Amino acid sequence: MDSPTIAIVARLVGDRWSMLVVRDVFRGVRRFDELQADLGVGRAVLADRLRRLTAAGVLTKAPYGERPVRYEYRLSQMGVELSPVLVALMRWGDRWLGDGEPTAVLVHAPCGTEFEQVFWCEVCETTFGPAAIRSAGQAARAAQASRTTG
Amino acid sequence: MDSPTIAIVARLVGDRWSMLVVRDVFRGVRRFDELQADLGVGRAVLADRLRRLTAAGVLTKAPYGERPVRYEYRLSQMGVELSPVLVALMRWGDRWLGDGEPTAVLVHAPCGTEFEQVFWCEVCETTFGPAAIRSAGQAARAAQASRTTG
DNA sequence: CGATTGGGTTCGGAATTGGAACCCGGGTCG
DNA sequence: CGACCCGGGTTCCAATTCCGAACCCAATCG
Repeated sequence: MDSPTIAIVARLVGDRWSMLVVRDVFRGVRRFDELQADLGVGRAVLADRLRRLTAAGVLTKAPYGERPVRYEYRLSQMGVELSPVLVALMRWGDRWLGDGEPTAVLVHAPCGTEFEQVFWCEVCETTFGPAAIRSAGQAARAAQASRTTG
Repeated sequence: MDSPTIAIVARLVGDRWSMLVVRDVFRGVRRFDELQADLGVGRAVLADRLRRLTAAGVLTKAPYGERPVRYEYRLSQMGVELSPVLVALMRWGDRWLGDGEPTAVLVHAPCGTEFEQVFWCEVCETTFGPAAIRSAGQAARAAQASRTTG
């Protein structure tokens, strides 16, 4: 095993709800009840996920309102940087499992147009897709030839 | 939930193992026992995940060997296109949960250099990060609030 | 005062997980 | 020809985790 990292990730977001919670917060759904209603998850599970994601540093719990102090959840920097994962997941889902309408329309803030998610090679100054990826470790290995079904 | 898409995705990848299985296959670990040893997952669970991923069309089961017909799992086109998700997940994990050494070094096949995963705006002809993302819905969120709940 | 809202906790049953053992069709060794 | 491995699973069980429903609490509204 190269590193436990992705396994930790799997532990963190590898359950039915964590990713959805993060996505919702990303979309602006920040309050417990909103989340609960939107996701349809049990309150106990939601509370647990929020706790875990907060403890892990993905979310932050911020008070809002005065007298009855209420809390809302926001993405930390760490959480914001999960967005490539979310975007990739949404795109993939829309492409392969979609019912036609996309899950969410995301745009480039400055200009308001939809954007793409790509791999970018600085040396070649070009964008490219999954097909042009190679694992550096695999390089020597003759194969790589039949990474796809072929 | 705006569309069932992401929920299906969550079902598919929202568990501890599916993603890891896909990652391993992506890395070239294709055989049942290899996967089992590498992941440390229970055989029953692994068998189930492979079955599900295959049924979902992410993996394909290909025979290899002659006399004792054995099978190996490969990524279908659909599976290959999950790579942005995997890459994003690895990058994020390496950055935020990493123990220093990256999970895997991925390079741009034609030139062999490491690449980045970015968002690309065709209009602006620029790459950008998570901070510049906006949900198209967010701006008009109040207006569409009733639509999304209904 | 009683109802309502936000934000949870508790509880018991259902589903998943993980580990170990077992099965099965082919080899291969001796 | 029998004993023993190997890949690729399945079965069984205990332990964990999940989930829905019900309950709790503090504050605010009417």
